[in-house]
Amino acid sequence: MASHGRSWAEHATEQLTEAGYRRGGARAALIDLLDEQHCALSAIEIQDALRGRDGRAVARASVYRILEELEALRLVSRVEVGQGLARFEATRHDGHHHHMVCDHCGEVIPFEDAGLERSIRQLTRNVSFEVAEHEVVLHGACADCRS
Amino acid sequence: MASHGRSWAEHATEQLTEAGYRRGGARAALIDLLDEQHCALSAIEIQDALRGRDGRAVARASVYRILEELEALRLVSRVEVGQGLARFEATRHDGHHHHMVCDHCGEVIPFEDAGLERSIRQLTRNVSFEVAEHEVVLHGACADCRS
DNA sequence: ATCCATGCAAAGGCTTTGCATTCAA
DNA sequence: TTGAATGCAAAGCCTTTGCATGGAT
Repeated sequence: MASHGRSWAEHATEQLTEAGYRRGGARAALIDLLDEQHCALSAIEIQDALRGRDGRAVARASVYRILEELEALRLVSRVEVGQGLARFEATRHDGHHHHMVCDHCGEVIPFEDAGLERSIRQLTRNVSFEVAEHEVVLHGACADCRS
Repeated sequence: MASHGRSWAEHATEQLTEAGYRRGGARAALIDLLDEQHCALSAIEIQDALRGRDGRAVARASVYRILEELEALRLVSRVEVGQGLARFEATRHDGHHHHMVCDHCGEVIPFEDAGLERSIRQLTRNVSFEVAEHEVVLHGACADCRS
């Protein structure tokens, strides 16, 4: 997922430094993990992934605290797809996407659509509300479950 | 909110009967309450509203159970706007809308946009996913908080 | 040496579950 | 009379908070 020139992880680390945060092993590991993902993970999935990765066990509270910091800097986006838990993913300028949630198996599938973005951008200009972020969630049945 | 001919409440009650449910005071009160709303309420707001309304105290568990039944019959839509709680509203064909959430004061404001609906309807046809419902949430600052 | 970053455990808040009671059919 | 609808209380789960420890500067 790290691509051209500066990866999201590098960018995030830089932003954190500028914002006055010190370095930390847990945060660095979490950032690297998010940088490799192509879709949103829940806090628990993040904790499990980090434990399985390099044995770096990160406390649950730390996961939430770090995600909170990253979200405040707009480096991470919180995705609410229901199911009673929050998901998080790296905020990228390219590859901006939304999510489809299978109400049967719970799978979360990313998708992008230019027309949709256009509509949102346009309506955003006509509301007495300062829109900072938007989120679209499609509920239904995935290809596997509908058959 | 009850309008032309059959109100949502009447429709919902009928559907429940057809589905084999018996009548119940708590459910009837909850349905009447939802029928009067113009935007989504949380379970706790529903419970409080019912208590303040006609003294009809409905147990928290019953609120969730009834909402679950109504959602299963697609009579109620669950709205996830973050903040760690779910909101519910009557599913209506007219007046279909989405929500803007003020991240400062927490207010939830409904809005509708034909262009947006069109985009969603269209993209819905091009995915290998059976879309049953969609939800759009705009995050940002409301008119009061941005000033 | 300072003070943030992190871990651990306890507390919180929303939601669900189990069981007894009430009420519709 | 039978079984669903409801209330109450306890349990569950995700998330947040408090405090002590470890680590970066």
